[in-house]
Amino acid sequence: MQLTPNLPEAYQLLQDGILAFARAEQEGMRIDVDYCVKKKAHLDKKIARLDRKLRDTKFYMHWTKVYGAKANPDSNWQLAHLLYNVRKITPAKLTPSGKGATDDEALSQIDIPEIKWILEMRKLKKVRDTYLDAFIREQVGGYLHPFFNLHTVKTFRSSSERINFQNIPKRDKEAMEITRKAIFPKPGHQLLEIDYSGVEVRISECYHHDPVMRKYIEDPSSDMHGDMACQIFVLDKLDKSIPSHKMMRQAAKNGFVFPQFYGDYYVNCAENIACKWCGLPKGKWKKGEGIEHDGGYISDHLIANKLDSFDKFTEHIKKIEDDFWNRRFKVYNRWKDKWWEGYQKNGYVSMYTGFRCSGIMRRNECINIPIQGSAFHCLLWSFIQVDKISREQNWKSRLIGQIHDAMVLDVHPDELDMVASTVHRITCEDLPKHWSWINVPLEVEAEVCPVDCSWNEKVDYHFK
DNA sequence: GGAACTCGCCAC
DNA sequence: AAACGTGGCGAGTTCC
Repeated sequence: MQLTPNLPEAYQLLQDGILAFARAEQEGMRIDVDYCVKKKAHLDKKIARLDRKLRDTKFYMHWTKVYGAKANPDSNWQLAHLLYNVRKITPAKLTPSGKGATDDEALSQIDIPEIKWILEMRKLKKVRDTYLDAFIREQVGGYLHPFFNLHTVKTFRSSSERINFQNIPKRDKEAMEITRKAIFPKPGHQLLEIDYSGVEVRISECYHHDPVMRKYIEDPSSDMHGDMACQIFVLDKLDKSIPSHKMMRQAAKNGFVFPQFYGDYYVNCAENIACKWCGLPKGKWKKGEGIEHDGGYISDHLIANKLDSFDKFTEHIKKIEDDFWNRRFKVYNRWKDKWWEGYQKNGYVSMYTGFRCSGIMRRNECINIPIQGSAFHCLLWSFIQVDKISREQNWKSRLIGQIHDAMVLDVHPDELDMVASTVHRITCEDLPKHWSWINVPLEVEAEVCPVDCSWNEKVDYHFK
């Protein structure tokens, strides 16, 4: 079961990778410092307004009565004490150390207007302090030079710091706009981002060789997340033009399929899907609850299909989990058991890319490490080749960053199509030739910003 | 006054 | 049998 580690090859990959990353770091990315300063001042005002509004309430008067001059709306410790000890509210969830949680999920369930303002302030402060502040602090002559590390992660993925280029907001529209409007290409250039689609899922197939997974990867008319959405929400077929169906597919993907691949189990998945994605409560369900669906509500649909309570839904997800691993992906499931056995016997796991990981691991870790690592190494190898060619051929375009399965380039407009097709060839053709263990097709998607426009202006790029 | 910790939150 | 994988970073708090 175990692969043979190839440490010289692994070493060489890191060695070449570090040098390619160093060149991207040196290149840097342009940043609009004036914009950051202005936007920061704007956020300061917004936050100050919320802060004044909060301090002017009975809720906060009470806070100062308890804490005096030390009262601080940023202190979650104080907030937890006030809510869960003084006011005796039952916390909706606990932190890992067993105290009442004060995160977004827990606080959203408390019906006090001041709490909503605190959450709003948190969001604005996150953008201001973690991103805009860091952009201003770390820039040199209007350029950011984020570092990309290859020595910090136990799966042999990369990390990034000063600034962390790998966690700039993308899901929250407002946060995305504010932060990405600061990042620009060099004058006259444009930003191009090319990412591998579903690369971890594809690379996982190289380890477990599950035929059903293989079909999902190879057959463009198949849709794993859509199939799971139908099973979870008891639908005959998915119609992507219906908004609630689109949400259901998202819920299946992010609330079931991915968590299951990372080693989560049905209890968490059921709660996630029912409460977070559908807006349904924990107990018995009534008609007219949760998000809208089919002219009515999601609870109407689920009740009509005999799922009339959270507990019944959890049992339903349990059956789906059982079906997922023991019927649909049974070969993958057997591989997980064998892989875990192999680790327990040998004390290490190896990757196709030559790396050996040893040390104490939990089951999920030991299974996820080789997949996460070698999926990243696909990007790393491609990054190294693109860097090499860009220098050999004297491109005006350069690599400037990387986000696990995506590379970001600063491109001269005259070279856009040439660069994109070169990257396409390297990522999808050269790589599988270089590593013969890649027995699945690889695909990339690209997005490009207009000339002199910020990273917020990305539009789909179609390969010529 | 700094190190180490917890908590929360951003990304893949 | 066990129960979500990998990071960085800011603010608050605690410890020395």
